[in-house]
Amino acid sequence: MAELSEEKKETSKLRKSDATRARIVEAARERFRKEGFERTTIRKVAGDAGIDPSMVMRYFESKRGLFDAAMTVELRIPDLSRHPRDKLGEAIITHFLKRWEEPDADSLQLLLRSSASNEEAAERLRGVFRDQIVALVGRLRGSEADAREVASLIATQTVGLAYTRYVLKLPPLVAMPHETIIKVIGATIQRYLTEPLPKAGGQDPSR
Amino acid sequence: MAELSEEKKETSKLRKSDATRARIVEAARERFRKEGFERTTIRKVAGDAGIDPSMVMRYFESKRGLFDAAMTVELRIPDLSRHPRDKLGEAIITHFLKRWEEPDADSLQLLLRSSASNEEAAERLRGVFRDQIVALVGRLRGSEADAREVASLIATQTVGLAYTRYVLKLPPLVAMPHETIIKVIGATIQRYLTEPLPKAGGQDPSR
DNA sequence: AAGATATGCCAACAGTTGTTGGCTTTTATC
DNA sequence: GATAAAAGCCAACAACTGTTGGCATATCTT
Repeated sequence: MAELSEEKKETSKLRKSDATRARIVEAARERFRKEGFERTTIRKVAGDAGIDPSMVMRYFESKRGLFDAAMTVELRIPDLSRHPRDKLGEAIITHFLKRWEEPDADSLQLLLRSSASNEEAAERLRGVFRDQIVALVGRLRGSEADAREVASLIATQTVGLAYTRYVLKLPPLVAMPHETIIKVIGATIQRYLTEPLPKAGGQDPSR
Repeated sequence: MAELSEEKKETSKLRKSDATRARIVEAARERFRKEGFERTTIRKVAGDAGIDPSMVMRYFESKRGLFDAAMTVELRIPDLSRHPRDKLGEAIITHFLKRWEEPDADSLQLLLRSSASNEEAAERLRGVFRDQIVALVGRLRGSEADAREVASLIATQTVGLAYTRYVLKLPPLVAMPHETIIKVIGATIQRYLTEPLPKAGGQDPSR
């Protein structure tokens, strides 16, 4: 007879419910992305996933818990340490376009859209900036000095491109070929990355 | 005895209710901006304006009608025809910062935030781009050629700055002095405005 | 096979929402 | 002052929401 084997709990077996759980998260991500937090209802998500609304509650505790589970973002920034230093801007925008047009860019859209009206989402997006973009800039410049400022300038340009092209869908931008975007905006990123920051604090700059 | 005078209808008298109407719109704008469309309730707006919820319905017909009335945006772009042509980028960003930090920048914030999850707001923002930014670029460049493309590139940078600094409130950007922003981002706008667009369509640019 | 545990559905509660109709009070018109 | 219209409030409806408890089935453990 086998004796008690409680230590096996840690080994993560593939539970049957994991599939359902994944189905719910996927359905939730799509709903949240397309319709926002408030207009997404647990009943609709449950319907999409083909199960009962009460199951969503059991798995994720609350609507907010489901939202948290749906928002997980990885920029998947590649290793750029061997790239020619004068082509980093283009490389970053190239990766950016690729990442945003992958089939699973849903989570990026979800986070960006939600951050406009949901403080929790905004905080998470600030976390992505802090942990992934600032870190990248520090690596590329080989120094922590001004990394936050330079990274935030790069963020204005990349977030702006994401918003206008993928959220707002401004027609001229949607139609603009990768080649043009990479050249023009790549040059901007390159400049932010390598040009020294003008130090503020001279005489009154206005007039 | 005075006879029937129906033709006076056209002269717009100052009705007493206009004040109330204005108070409602103002309250609605603030609520919509801070809490978004769904989380804003007619009862709360009416409470802020100090009247009964049913009055809101009588004045604006529906919640969507109230939302429409609250969203009205004027960029108030000044006349730049006499500015030195090599300082237009800085001038645009200078005006941009001033406009976004005015007390009545509420409507800008409202429109930008709402456009993330509300298709009607997004369409209105695209209208602002079409009617005000493209027009500005056409004027400054003295030609309609490429105006839409150039304007859309400028939009990526300005919308991005607005979003990261005023919506997302990325700390390094919030702390960044006007002087620095004007110099660094002004140079980008200047470049988009004056540099010729690279024409796409050469050999395959990837690899 | 028996028991326990996980997975599922059904039905309902309690609160909030946009919206409406009817009633009173103020204001304007004759 | 009488009359009509405008401006206001109150109370309620009907729909929808997140959430919960109870009960059935399936799956795993022993």
